[in-house]
Amino acid sequence: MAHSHMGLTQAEWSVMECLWDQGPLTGREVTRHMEKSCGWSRSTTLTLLGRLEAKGAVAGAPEEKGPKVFRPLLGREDAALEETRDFLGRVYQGSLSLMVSALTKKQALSREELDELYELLKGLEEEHHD
Amino acid sequence: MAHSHMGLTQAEWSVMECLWDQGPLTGREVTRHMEKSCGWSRSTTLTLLGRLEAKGAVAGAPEEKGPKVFRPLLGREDAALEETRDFLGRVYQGSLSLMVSALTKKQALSREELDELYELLKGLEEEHHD
DNA sequence: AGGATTTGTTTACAAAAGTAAACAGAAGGA
DNA sequence: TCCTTCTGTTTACTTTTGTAAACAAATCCT
Repeated sequence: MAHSHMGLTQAEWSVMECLWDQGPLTGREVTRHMEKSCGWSRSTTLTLLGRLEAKGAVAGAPEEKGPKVFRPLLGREDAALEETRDFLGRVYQGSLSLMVSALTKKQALSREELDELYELLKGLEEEHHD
Repeated sequence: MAHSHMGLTQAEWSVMECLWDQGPLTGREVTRHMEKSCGWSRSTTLTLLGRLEAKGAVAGAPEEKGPKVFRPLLGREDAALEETRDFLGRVYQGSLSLMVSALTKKQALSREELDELYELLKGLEEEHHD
């Protein structure tokens, strides 16, 4: 895929977030959403959409008769993965287990969160040995 | 503790990293290290140290007879924790298991990494039910 | 058609971050 | 002591991010 490695800024994440879970939207719809959720002005939202378009993270194409519709080109998973790699590398020498053990050491995980994770892992282990 | 919530920038992380694992260092030593590892000029390093001092993330105190010595005030663990909260919130709605499942879905974790994590979790579960 | 509304693009500007030169004071050596 | 070398502080300049006003083109109502 072409759009590897385009770090999204926080503000850009918000916009992507919106596009990711509300599907393709017109500028006005994104604007309305951002206004609600972040108090942004129309201009701000449109600027961000522009920057994302420039990066190739979203595509804005006009429909036949009607305003431009924006849709994400970069998938949430890909974006998340990239961000995650970056984060793990910077903060935990790239090691997920190091991260988890640091969190538990700091009691920064609830019992539920831990159990959930445990179940998840257990599932994966089984799946592996079948 | 006093120094909650001071987001470190990437460049600042590099400097902290150096101080965290090389213990207290003089400006010159940090400079030399940064020069090696990142190609920074003396000025750059010193500027960063200054900013970190301003934030209260490091303390620079002159020894009796001799140059200033810088030591971290903010602990690596605290910094990591904060960064982690921020990251998880932004990218995975705050959910660690969501992160892990996303990673596995993308096969972004090696068998070893997974096993290691599983063992870790298993240990924690047992510890809990004793 | 003519004015009001909506849409899309350009331009602007402040704050944060990255990078470093300049300069001033302390220290060492000849 | 005078000059050179450090050390520490100020100042500066660029890019990136956040935020938005201005302006221009398209559209819609009456």
